[in-house]
Amino acid sequence: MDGARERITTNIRKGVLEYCVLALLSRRDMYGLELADWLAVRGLTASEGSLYPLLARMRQAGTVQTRWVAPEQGHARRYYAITDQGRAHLRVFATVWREIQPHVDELMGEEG
Amino acid sequence: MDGARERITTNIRKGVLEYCVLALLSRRDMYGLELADWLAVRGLTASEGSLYPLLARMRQAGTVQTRWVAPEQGHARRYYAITDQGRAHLRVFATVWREIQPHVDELMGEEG
DNA sequence: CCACATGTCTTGCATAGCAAGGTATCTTGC
DNA sequence: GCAAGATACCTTGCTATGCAAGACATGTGG
Repeated sequence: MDGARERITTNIRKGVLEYCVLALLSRRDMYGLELADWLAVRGLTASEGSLYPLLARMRQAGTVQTRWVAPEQGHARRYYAITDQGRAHLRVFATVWREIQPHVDELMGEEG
Repeated sequence: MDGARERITTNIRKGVLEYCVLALLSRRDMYGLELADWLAVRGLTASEGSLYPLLARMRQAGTVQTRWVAPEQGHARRYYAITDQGRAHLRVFATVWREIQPHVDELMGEEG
């Protein structure tokens, strides 16, 4: 067996990871590892190695903004919040997703 | 407005195009432009510039095989057919898709 | 004070869509 | 015949992005 399954999963994630992050942040602010864990459990990302560079890009693009929070116990954390621009991008993604996903679903529906 | 929508669409396609092709070929053999038209109409690809290199890779990977067909009228066409290996990859994709797609759907369901 | 967990981030690589451009062959109209 | 356009195939070069691996810093517990 080659790494076919990993390659497949990786490529699907390329299209959706950024907008899953935006959707999560539209519910509530979260910090890096918290996002990483939530996403990893659901198979939406593999490690922080993809998430932190993505978050940095998003911050630069202006779809998220951040603040440091120092809890009374434990490590200082950088919390991420979605911006208005981020919400706009998320709406565009949701539209595109609803256009493409049914076609893929239909094609895969005949499988298995 | 930047090219946000195009970037989003392009990245979703990166994950699914190859397996939409396999799913189509599991129905019947098709030739290059025929595949390109079918996929373009449904927003699954933008031009032959992505399809032909993909088909070449797939041929090399052994998930499809090809034969030339010269019709009585018109151009000679290279027809693509799915192989057993292609069918196996398609099944793996369908499984992964069914794992990931519901999570994305749920996250996007709250959008607009 | 040493080991481990928790947090953030970087480096370098491999992959794949696509715009643009190229070539050849077949049909149609004059 | 011959020019123009449709049909069919393919290539080059660019860019974007997930990720393995690793680095670093700080807090916690024995």
